[in-house]
Amino acid sequence: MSTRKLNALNTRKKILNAAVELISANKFENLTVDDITRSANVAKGTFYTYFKRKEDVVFEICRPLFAKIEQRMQNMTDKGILERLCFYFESFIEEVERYGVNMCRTWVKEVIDPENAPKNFDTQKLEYDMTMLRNILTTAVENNELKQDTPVEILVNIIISQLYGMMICWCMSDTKFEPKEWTKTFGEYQLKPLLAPYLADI
Amino acid sequence: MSTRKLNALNTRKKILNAAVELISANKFENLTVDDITRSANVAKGTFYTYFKRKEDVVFEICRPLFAKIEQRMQNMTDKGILERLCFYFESFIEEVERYGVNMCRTWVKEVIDPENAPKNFDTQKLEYDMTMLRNILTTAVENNELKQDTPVEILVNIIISQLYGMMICWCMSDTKFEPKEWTKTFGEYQLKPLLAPYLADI
Amino acid sequence: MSTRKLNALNTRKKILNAAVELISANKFENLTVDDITRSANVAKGTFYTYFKRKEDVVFEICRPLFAKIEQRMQNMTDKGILERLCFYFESFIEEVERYGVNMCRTWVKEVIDPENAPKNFDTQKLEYDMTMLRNILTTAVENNELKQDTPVEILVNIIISQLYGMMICWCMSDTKFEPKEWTKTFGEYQLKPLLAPYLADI
Amino acid sequence: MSTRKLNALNTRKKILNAAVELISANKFENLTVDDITRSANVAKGTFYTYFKRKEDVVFEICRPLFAKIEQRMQNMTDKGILERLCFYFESFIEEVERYGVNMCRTWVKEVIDPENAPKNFDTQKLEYDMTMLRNILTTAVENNELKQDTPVEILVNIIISQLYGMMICWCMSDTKFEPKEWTKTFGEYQLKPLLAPYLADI
DNA sequence: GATGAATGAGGATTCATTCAT
DNA sequence: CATGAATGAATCCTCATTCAT
Repeated sequence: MSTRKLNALNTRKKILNAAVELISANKFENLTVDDITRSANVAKGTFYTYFKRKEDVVFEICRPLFAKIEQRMQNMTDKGILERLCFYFESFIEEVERYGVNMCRTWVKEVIDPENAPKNFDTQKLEYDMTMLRNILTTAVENNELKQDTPVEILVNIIISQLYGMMICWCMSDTKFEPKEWTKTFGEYQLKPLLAPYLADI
Repeated sequence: MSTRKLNALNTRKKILNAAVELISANKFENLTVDDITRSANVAKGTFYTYFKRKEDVVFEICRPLFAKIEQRMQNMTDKGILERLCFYFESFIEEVERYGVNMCRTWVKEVIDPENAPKNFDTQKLEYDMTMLRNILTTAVENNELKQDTPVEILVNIIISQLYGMMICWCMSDTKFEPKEWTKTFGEYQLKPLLAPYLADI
Repeated sequence: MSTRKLNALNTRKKILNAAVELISANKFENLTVDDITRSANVAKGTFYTYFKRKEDVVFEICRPLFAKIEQRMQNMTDKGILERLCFYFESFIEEVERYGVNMCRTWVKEVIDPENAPKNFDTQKLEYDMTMLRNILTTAVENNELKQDTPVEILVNIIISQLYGMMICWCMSDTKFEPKEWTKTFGEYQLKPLLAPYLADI
Repeated sequence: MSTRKLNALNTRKKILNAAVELISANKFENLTVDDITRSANVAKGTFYTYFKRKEDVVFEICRPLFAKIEQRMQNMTDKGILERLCFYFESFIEEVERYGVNMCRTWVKEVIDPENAPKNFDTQKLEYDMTMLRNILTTAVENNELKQDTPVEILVNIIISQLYGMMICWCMSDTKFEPKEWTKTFGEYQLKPLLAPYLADI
């Protein structure tokens, strides 16, 4: 890779890092491009060399984070359905917590804005996550881990809203609600009884 | 009540109604005080006779809505715990849906902003809702509807994040995710297995 | 006087007192009619029963204060010119200090604004004060206390700018510059040498 | 210096010039940022590229003006104390008059506002000017131009309030009180008798 | 690619003042 | 006289984005 290309990549990373730092630290409502570039030690205009709109930076920060979850799921093909779902849940929460509650808030704010939709694919995150869950469950049905009459769509709905619900509860409280603690009980109290009727008898 | 007082009340209502209409109709990000007052047919300054900050209007719209749920719960004391929880869930969703998805988005945006916290009590909504749920469950334990070893706190967490999760899924999709439809299956598929282990034997 | 008239006078006084208190306490830039009426426990509109413009209140507060100086001078006709001038100076400063430095600041701000001129006579305060000083000196010349060739106009200028200058220095510092302390040395160090050449030989 | 930097400097100057012009011309109370930028032919936001707050522009206008006085004093080291003080006084008044009475009013308004204090050093102008005067007098004492027992602090107070007093008298009258005329007599009638007792015998 | 000066739309909020009750 | 709801002008300042260098 050329030096120029490498420099460019580095500049991009500096901006992204600065944004992460600022958002994590404290800025929720009023993070400006100026804040970011000043903190990244680059000129204001440089931001627009790498990002079309100010908002995109949040998605760029979160993209690799979500990609990691998918990757991790690859290594779980040999595990049981319950374990796989728990792992998905835990991975998700772990990644969401990585950058702190303010990043989560910022992301939520972007993601619920329908105006953002046409401009970037992340607003289809919900659908994407649902598809992922659906795949896990469908595969389990096909493998006869779950019964043929498993109400996949309904279970997807339940699990996905549980997942997103925890994020919101976290955003709304940031002290009372500890997602990490939460997930520990999820499998036992929520997932097990939910799937119990559909687990194939062995 | 004097005519003046009545007029004042009416003006306030006009502003609130205009805001509801505008938010419901389309405005998510960029609803301005100007829009509201123009639509309400009052002077711009009049807005500030009734509301301290632009943001307060959302909370004022939602306050009676949330109050209604509490009221409704009073009439359910003779019903079983499962029924009561379902009813709470349905009431909640029904009220949230009343003003449409954009109101829900606006509310979420306010409620996740920690800066809003000190200024109004609605940001403790989460805690308030959890307390309500906790009461319902605790009463059931005391009534021996639920076993003594029911993990109340965990169930509260599960149910509350389910509730809020549905709101977010709705905000993120507004076509795919129909909360009303959703709630119909909630009792059967989610709540029943969740509580099953703790229902007292009769 | 009728009860009504008395009540009215009382209301007026309440407003004036509230304004004095607020200005003295802290408000310099942003004292509003609302602040005043709320503090005076009357309705906002009541303010305008007694004062045409918000600004007038400062002048109304200061008017009696300045009137007192004139009155006091009446009792000094038997004193020598140096003593009379010192007394004038001291009275002036004493009154100016009565309501504190913020009142002084407020008054200065009004008084240097030429837009205020046509609306009220206090902006001719400078001319009025100069006339007063001129009278004191002219009388002294007529009495042969001062020589016939005393440059009255020049002395008036010197003394009046000294007087106003101290007010400004006070406004600009409010800790370093203590007008009261100041006046003690005024007679000895400033006034005596200034008049010395013109004092009639006896 | 790069063309860009030069352009920027020019833009700043355009804004400053426009402000001077508008203030000098007529605006006292209601000069807006809009007025300034429109008159300077730049966008409104450009103002804030160069000045943090609207108020700062007055101080920026006056800064070089006050700096000049200090510079000029350097060339007076060989003159006598009376002459030096007269020169200081005249320079001061000359600079103050340069931009007209409305600039002086605007400056006074800023300078007496204690809220402005923390934000910029000009509000310590009084102290700064007093230090300057004190230096002039102290040097004279050290040079044996003035007697050892000269009450320096008192003289500083007298002279500085004279100086500022003239500014206020000017602001309050703008026709009656001509600072320039005034200063001509200052040395003869005010300063000479004031210092006379302390001039060292030669 | 990087810069940073210039843009200007955009929106919240304040408050003196009026006037019908 | 007292009230206080209604007014709406008045203005500040922010900030994402562009573009010439």
